[in-house]
Amino acid sequence: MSHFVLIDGNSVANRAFYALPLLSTSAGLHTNAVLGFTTMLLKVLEEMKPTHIMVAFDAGKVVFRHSEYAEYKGGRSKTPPELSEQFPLIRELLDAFSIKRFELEGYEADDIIGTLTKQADEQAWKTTVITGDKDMLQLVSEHVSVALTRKGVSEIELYTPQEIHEKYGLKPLQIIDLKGLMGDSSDNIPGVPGVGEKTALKLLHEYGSVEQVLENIDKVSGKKLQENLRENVDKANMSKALATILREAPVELDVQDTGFEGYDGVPVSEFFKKMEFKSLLSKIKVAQPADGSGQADAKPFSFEMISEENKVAYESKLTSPMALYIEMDGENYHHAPFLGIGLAAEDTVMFVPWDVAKEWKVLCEWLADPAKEKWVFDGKRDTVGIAWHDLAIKGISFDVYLASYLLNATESNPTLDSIAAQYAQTRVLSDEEVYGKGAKRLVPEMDVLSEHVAHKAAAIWQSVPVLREQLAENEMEKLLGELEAPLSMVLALMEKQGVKVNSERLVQMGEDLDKKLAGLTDQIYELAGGAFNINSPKQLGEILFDRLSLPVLKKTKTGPSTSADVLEKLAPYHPIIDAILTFRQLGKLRSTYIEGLTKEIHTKTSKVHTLYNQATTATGRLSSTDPNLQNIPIRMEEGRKIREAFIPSEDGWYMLAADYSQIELRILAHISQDENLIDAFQKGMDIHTRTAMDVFGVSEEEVTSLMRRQAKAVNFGIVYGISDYGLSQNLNITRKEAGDFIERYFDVFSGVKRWMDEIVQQAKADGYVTTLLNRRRYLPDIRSSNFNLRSFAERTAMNTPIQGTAADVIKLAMICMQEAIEEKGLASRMLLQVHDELVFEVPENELEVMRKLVPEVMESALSLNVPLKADVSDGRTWYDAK
DNA sequence: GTGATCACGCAC
DNA sequence: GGCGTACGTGATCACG
Repeated sequence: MSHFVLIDGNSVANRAFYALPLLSTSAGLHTNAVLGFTTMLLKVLEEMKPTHIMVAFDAGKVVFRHSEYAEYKGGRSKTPPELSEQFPLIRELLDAFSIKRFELEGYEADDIIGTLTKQADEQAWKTTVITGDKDMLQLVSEHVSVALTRKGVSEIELYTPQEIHEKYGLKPLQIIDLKGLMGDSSDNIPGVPGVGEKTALKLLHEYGSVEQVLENIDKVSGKKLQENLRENVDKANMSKALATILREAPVELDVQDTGFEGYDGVPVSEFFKKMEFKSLLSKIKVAQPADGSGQADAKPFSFEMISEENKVAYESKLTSPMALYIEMDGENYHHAPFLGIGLAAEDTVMFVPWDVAKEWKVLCEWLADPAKEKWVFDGKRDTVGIAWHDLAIKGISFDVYLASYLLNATESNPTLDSIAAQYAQTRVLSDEEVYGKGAKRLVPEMDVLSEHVAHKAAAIWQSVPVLREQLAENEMEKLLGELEAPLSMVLALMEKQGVKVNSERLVQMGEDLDKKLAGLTDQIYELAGGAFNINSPKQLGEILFDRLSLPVLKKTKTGPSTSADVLEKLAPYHPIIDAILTFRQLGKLRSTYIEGLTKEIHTKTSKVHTLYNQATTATGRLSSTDPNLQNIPIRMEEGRKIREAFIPSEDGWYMLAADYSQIELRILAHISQDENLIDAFQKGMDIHTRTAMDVFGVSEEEVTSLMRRQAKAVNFGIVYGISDYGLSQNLNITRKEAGDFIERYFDVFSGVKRWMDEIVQQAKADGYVTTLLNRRRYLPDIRSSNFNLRSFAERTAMNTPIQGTAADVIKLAMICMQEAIEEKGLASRMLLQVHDELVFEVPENELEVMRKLVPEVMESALSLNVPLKADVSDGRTWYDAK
């Protein structure tokens, strides 16, 4: 039987481009859209076994719809050059596969496909359209299916009339009416204001078409909705016209000419070599039979449901390695109830409900056996979660969560459904699809739940080999195996251990704050001449700028700014300002740190158990949530007092804190090789004073405190990727003055300047930058023609190697530190990491050892050409460890 | 009521 | 038009 496949070339290329990191060949040729397109194509050839295939592209500038609606496509940003340059490569790809491609001056790919499917339909050909554009669903008919690419391009979702009916309750042609009512911002189709998908579907279920809806406006429920429809009759009609795909384009192509009988492996592998698609090369068969005889279709998904009764029969299936996924009800694994366990290997997929799992001795022993290799998604979550059930997991040998983060750190917090879509054949539903979200979240019935979890385990199993291959290509195996993976187990211990909080102390501080805030509130109302919500920037703005007529110094999108830096400048004008600043400061302490922290104290342990996120930041730093223990106040004394509430969990113990001194500037000295900066650190000088001496050309004694403060700001700016504007804001000086400072800095530290220029050039060539340990960050905007986007990417190119390497270093130190504690049999425990600081709780008899050991380990974590320095201190509370 | 977004402020 | 990386809170607004 014949099967005609039509591919919407522009749509698929676009999807691929935005879904994949901006890969490039060693020659600097961008290839991510080509790679995505190829992956999709191979999948289609294998799964659909087309006898006829064709790819349609947009052509020419004048799209016939323009004459009807001038703004059509106005909302679309111009195709980035990084993508445009890949279209010729995609054409080359299709030629290598001997696949026909087609374009028609003045017409979009949609219209060509619309016309061809009509022809195919008339001849009753089985036809499938591949696209990322939902509009195309209108082409679906008895003979024509539409396959939509999902998140990325590796997954496709097939729509027949049945599926459209199930999903929308509509006939395929009504998709046009749907768009007519709800519009489509990506195509700049306006639709009717206030009508989204929900409303549009409701109206269509009732009336059937845009025309019918408009004829029956009076019967429509909802006053506002009626009004919107009445006022936008023209818009609705025009939107419908815009969404309608032309099916009568002057296409001169005989479907019979698109015959496909498999591809020749030789030109294809030539092309792959040119593109440096190493992992795809192995998949190419030299002769590919078109009918797919002998090659069975992918097996339908199935899994075993384990119960009390049948579990014994599956004991032998607990093999090594095996994929493991623990399903929990909720994000916070310190509290989340367990629902069940999914397990998968080559020919087994199982789901074990938690009630069964926890009583299944053989499974629990398998989990705790370090010799049984487990492949997981977020092993820290599994490890900590199961520890709360007094069980253990050992032998985690691959974590797809961490691997996926390393491959693309910009897509923060990878989810298993997106990993599966990128690296596996099994489709995994997002948790939101299964559970619903927000208030409507609900644990589904067992049949839905078990299948979902089974899919997760299967997807982990399938992803591991692909991820391993890609890590190897990027030379990141060590970064994962020797840094991130071991670190995740150290973090697991720290999170489970938790930090003891003195809640009485917090309550007492809260009461003090309440009193002070009440007094300030009265004072502010008095000065303002009436009560208002001081916490509302809007209301505050009205008081300050309308009623009190203070000058507006800065504006936000929504009105005059009331931020602290503005208020400080307004302070001389009116006594209310100081009161507001104090109110803000104390209010922040009360809401975020007293109340916020108190909410997070675990009832069983009286401790806070934070969640360290190891896959969130673009630079490689950790982040901390629930509570965030990485932004506890320290700069202002009132806030710093919060730290008094963080205490050791054992009587008589101490808190010990150690922080790296100037780690980022030391790293800059190392990677830039700037002689002056290296000299400063080797002599052990105060770096800001030294900077002031060099920039202002004075001796050490002549450096005033203002000079040092300014030099310090310049150093910060250097680390963050400097701009004259940013520095001027920070120092409250003019842009010109800031520019002069920077120029003088670069005169003295010319090695830094050289490195900054080089790293930007390198980023432009590669499309990414790396840290010392080969962590990678892609910078898709580095060659953008938009000045802002490009400047931002350039600053990022300068900042990420510095900040990211600092993150690498402290992560190494943490692993070494935990090893040292275990090796020496110390009772001390690592509790917190705050980017350049580690906090421990230490029994009195280990104080001396730890005071020496911690800085030693931190300073020797990585050897640079300047020394690393760590300062240590201790006390009864975190506050006292200063 | 719920959810998303904004302004603001805290840390390194 | 703008210095890097995070997260949490309260206000506000759109939505149902």
